[in-house]
Amino acid sequence: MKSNLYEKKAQIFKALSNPVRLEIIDFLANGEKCVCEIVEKLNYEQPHISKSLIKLKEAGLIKDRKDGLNVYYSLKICCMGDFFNCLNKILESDLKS
Amino acid sequence: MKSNLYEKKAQIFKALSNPVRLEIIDFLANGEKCVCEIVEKLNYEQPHISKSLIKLKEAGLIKDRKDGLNVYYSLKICCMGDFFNCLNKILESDLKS
DNA sequence: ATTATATATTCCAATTATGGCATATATAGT
DNA sequence: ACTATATATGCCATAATTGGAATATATAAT
Repeated sequence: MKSNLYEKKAQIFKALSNPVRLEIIDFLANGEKCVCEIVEKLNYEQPHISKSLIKLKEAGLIKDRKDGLNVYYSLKICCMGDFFNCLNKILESDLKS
Repeated sequence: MKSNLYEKKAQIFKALSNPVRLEIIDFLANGEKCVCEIVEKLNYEQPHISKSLIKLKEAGLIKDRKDGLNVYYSLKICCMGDFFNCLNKILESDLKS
């Protein structure tokens, strides 16, 4: 169904449409991190970070791995680099115009 | 400011986080269209389309050009193709897993 | 078994998005 | 000037998102 595809795409963009979640993705670009590391790095309550991670995971952007008490999250997307390079181009061209 | 950059990026993603707006972008990929063409193509009220277009424009994703009574909108981003190819990869890998 | 620690879930108030409807504005033609 | 047409704006009810605070769950260590 075509409309479903647009819905699915919209969901991905929605997951990315929040500064905290974008910052998480940026941090995960350095490699797999556990929730506590992300909480420590960003300045938000742990429940908020947890919810953000779950939203990113539901969108298919990150994956998790449990190890003892810790849950490690990492990027699931190979092309995230291109993705964000494009975004930077948009932002640059926006500043010029 | 770093936080501002995340905010700005989030705004772009927010503009893309809606099926109607994604469908508009898809349609504009075929080239410049006036509002009336977009209204005709998609099945939404004209005011809603107008508001969607303005949101996309504010995010810096499309631009407009006035000609008589008509306003023509077109994609402002060169790398939209890569952008959406990446998205499709995400969706495919999501279906597999 | 008890305690400590990491993460997830629930609940909530405040804000923001959605999309329809009515209306306003702007331009073109007569 | 008047009318028609294209687009934008304002208003509104409903729904979704945000992020904090409290609490629950799960695992590890003693």
